[in-house]
Amino acid sequence: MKKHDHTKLLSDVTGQMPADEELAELSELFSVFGDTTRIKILWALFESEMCVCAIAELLKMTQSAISHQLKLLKHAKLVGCRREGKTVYYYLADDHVRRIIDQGMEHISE
Amino acid sequence: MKKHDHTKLLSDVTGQMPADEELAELSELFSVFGDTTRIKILWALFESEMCVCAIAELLKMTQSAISHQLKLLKHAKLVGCRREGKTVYYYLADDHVRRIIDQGMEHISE
DNA sequence: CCTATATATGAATGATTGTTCATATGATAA
DNA sequence: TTATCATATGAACAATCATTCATATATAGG
Repeated sequence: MKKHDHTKLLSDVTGQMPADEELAELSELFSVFGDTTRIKILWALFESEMCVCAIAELLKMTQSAISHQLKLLKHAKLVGCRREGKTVYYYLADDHVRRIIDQGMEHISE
Repeated sequence: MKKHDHTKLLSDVTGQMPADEELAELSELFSVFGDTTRIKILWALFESEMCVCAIAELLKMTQSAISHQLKLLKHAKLVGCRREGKTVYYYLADDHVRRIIDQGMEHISE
């Protein structure tokens, strides 16, 4: 008996797929959401902008750990920051963050 | 000079945060989207349900690798499957998958 | 029964990643 | 300047994870 064939299906699907580079960017973005610490940071920023040491205190984690994660979040353009004297305040970059997290919450609460 | 104080802010924010368990579930969900192979599989299933070997052929990866990833996707309830003789067809579980990926795409294309 | 095809799975491995620790930079006040 | 607070960063380590390989299960046909 012949092997399973799906050349027709494959050519259809291939045409619809974005470039590898774009898909890699997309999965990298979701990776940033894929960590409890970062999710907590984002959720905290829903309420208001916060300085690094406040976030560290809130999550009961070291300032260093938070700083490293904020760097990732900033690189992914999910947060922005502004300096005021010694302290640096971080805030949500835009509404996509809320919407993405909302959709995620909808999925797990079923 | 005194140390920076933010007890007021912290109590406000703490009240709004979901339970740790829920946030862990959420980050686990996004972790599943945080891999190029799995994103490609989901995107392929946008078009139509597909059997394991068709997906493997499409992504030019081994059947084993795809099968392992499908297991993760199924566990996260992002895909479902049905058996028809020897072949098993996988399909998107619901519309949240599309919406989450759409929001992600919107964010990176700016 | 035996063979072939399709899929699943456990163990091993190499790569990635989150946190810690030590330290560096930046900013303010005395 | 010196001291202190706030933040950033590089290196190291432990833990997690995606793929491969070998093998097991499942279904169909002869």
